[in-house]
Amino acid sequence: MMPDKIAIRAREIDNRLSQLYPKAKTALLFSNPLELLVATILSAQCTDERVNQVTRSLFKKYKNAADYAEASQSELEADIYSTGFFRNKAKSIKGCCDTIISTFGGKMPDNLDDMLKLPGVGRKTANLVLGAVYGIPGIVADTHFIRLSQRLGLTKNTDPVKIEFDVQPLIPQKRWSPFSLELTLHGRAICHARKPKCSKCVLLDLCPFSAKSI
DNA sequence: CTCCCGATAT
DNA sequence: ATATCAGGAG
Repeated sequence: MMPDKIAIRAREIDNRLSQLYPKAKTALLFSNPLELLVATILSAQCTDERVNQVTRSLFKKYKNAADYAEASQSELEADIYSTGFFRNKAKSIKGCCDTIISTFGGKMPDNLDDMLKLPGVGRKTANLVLGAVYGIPGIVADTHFIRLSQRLGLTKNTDPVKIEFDVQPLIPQKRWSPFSLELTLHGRAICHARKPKCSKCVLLDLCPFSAKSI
């Protein structure tokens, strides 16, 4: 398929999904940039619902970077236990807060390069936080985005960074963040990893994958 | 590539 | 029993 055809299809996909999920916003609950960073770290291989359940009490206990930095590793592990990967996540959160304090003077980094210096923060987490808090455009290549962009024929790559760069030229920069969330929401609601509901999908006629799965 | 890892759906 | 959930590091 010609690249320009893909771009036209990508725009149509964005148009339809933006109608289906109007004013889509992240389901993660937060009231400041640090809280969103923590919630996003916790969301790895875990549902947003469970993350919110954990952060509701977590954010009452830990108000700033120093609170996490000064907490013991084992106590923080216990506080986030049910999100899974609790040792890695506790270490990442504490490491982020250490770096925020020592390297960034207690302020949250507000650009991609600085955000990626935080331990446990990769491009997916960084782009999500930057987009939601600072309005900085970025493709959030999470597990849903990767699966749907592959099924929809927007990329043939499997590497998240390559997928990010494959999709960028297909969508206006202003739409990168909303488009990412649309694919994620559609992945949760319809285009499941295991048993996609192709018959209920508004993208049916645009999707190469649907032809094979019906 | 493997490992980290609990909760839930199938 | 097994796959999957807004991943990242070694």
